Amino acid sequence: MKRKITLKQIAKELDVSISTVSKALRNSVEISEDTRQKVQAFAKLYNYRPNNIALSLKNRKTKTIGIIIPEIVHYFFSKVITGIELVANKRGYNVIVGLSNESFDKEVINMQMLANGSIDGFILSISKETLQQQDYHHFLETINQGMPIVMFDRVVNEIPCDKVIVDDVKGAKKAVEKLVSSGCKNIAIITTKDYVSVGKLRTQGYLEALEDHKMHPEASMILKIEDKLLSDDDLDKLESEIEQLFKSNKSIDGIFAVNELYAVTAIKVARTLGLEIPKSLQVVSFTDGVLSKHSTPSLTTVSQHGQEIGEKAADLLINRLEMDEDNEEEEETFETVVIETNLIERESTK
Amino acid sequence: MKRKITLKQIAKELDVSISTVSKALRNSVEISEDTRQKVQAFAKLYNYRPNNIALSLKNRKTKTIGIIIPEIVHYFFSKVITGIELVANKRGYNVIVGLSNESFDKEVINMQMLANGSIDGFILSISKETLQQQDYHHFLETINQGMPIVMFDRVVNEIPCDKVIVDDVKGAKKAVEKLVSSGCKNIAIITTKDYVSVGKLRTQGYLEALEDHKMHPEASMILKIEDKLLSDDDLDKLESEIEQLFKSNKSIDGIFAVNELYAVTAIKVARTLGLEIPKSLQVVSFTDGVLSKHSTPSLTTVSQHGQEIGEKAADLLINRLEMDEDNEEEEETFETVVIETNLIERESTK
DNA sequence: TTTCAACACGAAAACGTTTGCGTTGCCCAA
DNA sequence: TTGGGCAACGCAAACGTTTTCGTGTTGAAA
Repeated sequence: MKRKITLKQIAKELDVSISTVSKALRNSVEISEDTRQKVQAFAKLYNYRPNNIALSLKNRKTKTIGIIIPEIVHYFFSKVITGIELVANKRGYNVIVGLSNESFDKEVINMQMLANGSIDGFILSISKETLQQQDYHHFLETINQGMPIVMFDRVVNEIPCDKVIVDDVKGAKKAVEKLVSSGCKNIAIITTKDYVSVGKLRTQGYLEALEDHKMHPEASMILKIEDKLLSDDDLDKLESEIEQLFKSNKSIDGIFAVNELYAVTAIKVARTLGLEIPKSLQVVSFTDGVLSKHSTPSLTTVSQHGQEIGEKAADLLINRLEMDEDNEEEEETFETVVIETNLIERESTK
Repeated sequence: MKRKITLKQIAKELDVSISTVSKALRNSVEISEDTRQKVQAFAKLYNYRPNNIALSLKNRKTKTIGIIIPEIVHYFFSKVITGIELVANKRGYNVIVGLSNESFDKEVINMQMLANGSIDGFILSISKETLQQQDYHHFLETINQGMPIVMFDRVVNEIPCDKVIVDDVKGAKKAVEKLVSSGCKNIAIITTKDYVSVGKLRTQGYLEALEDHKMHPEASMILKIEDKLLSDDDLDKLESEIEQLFKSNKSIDGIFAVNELYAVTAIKVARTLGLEIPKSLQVVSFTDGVLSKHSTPSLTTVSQHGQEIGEKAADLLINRLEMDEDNEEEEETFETVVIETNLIERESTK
């Protein structure tokens, strides 16, 4: 077992100084053609690669970006990571991930673990607990220490950073309008409690769409789910709440669900109640994930383009990291990029 | 914007030496109670945290582990990551991920990016292309450089490292036996080409189970899919191949699919051909993912316990990392841990 | 023969830590 | 008065790089 070789060892073997080796490898003109050849050959033979940690220390930048997301077993988030990793790698960066598990404490801990030099900047989506507590000091502190953050999907305005979001309101309107134009007269929504920013916005889009069409939203048609992490118990609860929704509103002929799981669960429940999809009930969901594509019937959904969001977020972050080098102190101005959603029509609507 | 504070700055402010500060913070007895208090107060005030990179360089260990997986938008792999991250964090490690995208080149590049000091060890699952080419030099080289690897799920025997796998043969047998005991007489398998190690093993389990029950496997009942990354075109191809399978074997009453997607696609195709699930066709799949749980009918599946695999892999790796410290040169002996699968019965079987 | 540039290379600092050891200053015993 | 010992602290090396600034040697011009 040969340990990784260092400049020092090469220098010793070849009886030159460390600096000579370093320069030779970087093709400095200071070094004679002869020694350059010799050093490079030797380095190649022993498969020399500069130690990343040493470089990070010297350059005061690690070329890695930290991702903090609530969970990873989740189509949208993993798509985003794919996008981040794609452009990060292309631009010479690595990606280190931390999971908050929707917990405030884990979010804070994770950020502290990474903010001590391990990374150059963050890309993150806020945990539900943090959104609920509205405690954002950890974000503000890391920004204050000169470490840029890019937020995506679940964002809050009061934090000075770049953001990448989808237009949830508009996307929800598209969904509801599809239902309207397909003949639905009584459209219900299955959404989350309001502290989840995207849930709130999608609810808002639902309401706006209804009003645009002179349809009056009724409180009883709005089902707000308290969704923590989905355990099996929660699933049962979800089903019974949805069943309640159908039973107390017999006239429902359209459902807008803010995520796939709510949609397939609604379909499942509806079927046990004798409703046919899409004949007597049409369904549109948010997030074009694996369930939408492959369940039966396949779901008409609003696609969020998670990968694109990730790519954009990474580009924004890296741009800012590499801009800082040049003009350190131009006044900072932050960008909020909106990724367009689009409706993908499948079998759950007419 | 205040940059992160360092020992040097604290030392300067307090007019002591760097070493005094360092020792004071670590509660060394060399330092008087007085200065200790003073330094610690100051450090707390300015929220001092030791720079991770500097520590990594000094200690020659980074306390981060590298994960290389084929893709992340994948229930099983993301479950594994969850498990890894869980125990890694608990034991003070970070996790940095690279995606090979099932490509040999990206796998190699990614490993090189990380093997230069950024991490202490790898946890990985081999890409399909690598399995196909059977070129494992990059694994052997990093192991030779003293960097331990733990492989999971897709492994090859010839590499000296710890491994965490499920018993694919046994799991497949469980699946097929369930079909047999539920009355299936003609069981087909939808699997991958043989170079995918887990596909091959599951096929083997299928064959063994049939033989155990004196049922004679026919070549026409074995559909081996060439599965690259799933694009929409591939999905069409998959459907038509499955349709072909049904049409040329009218007697099929049971399907064992080596992954969820094959299973739901088979069900979809079967339905268009007028088959009822589970009445006239029963289906069992591998991987207990989101499709199995939430599609209709829900799928009877063999659960792989991805999170457990991840947890075990992380424990193995960290154990080895921290063992190395003590007894550097005991002869190395590697472990292969088998995580038990279990069959989860749902609606797609009787 | 002297001088000076070009050439080829080495020394050392710096990035931020930790730690073994040397160095003070002081007190007390001999 | 001397010396020993202890308490409290600083120096410097080390981790592996890169880079600035010397420094020595050569050859050629004056």
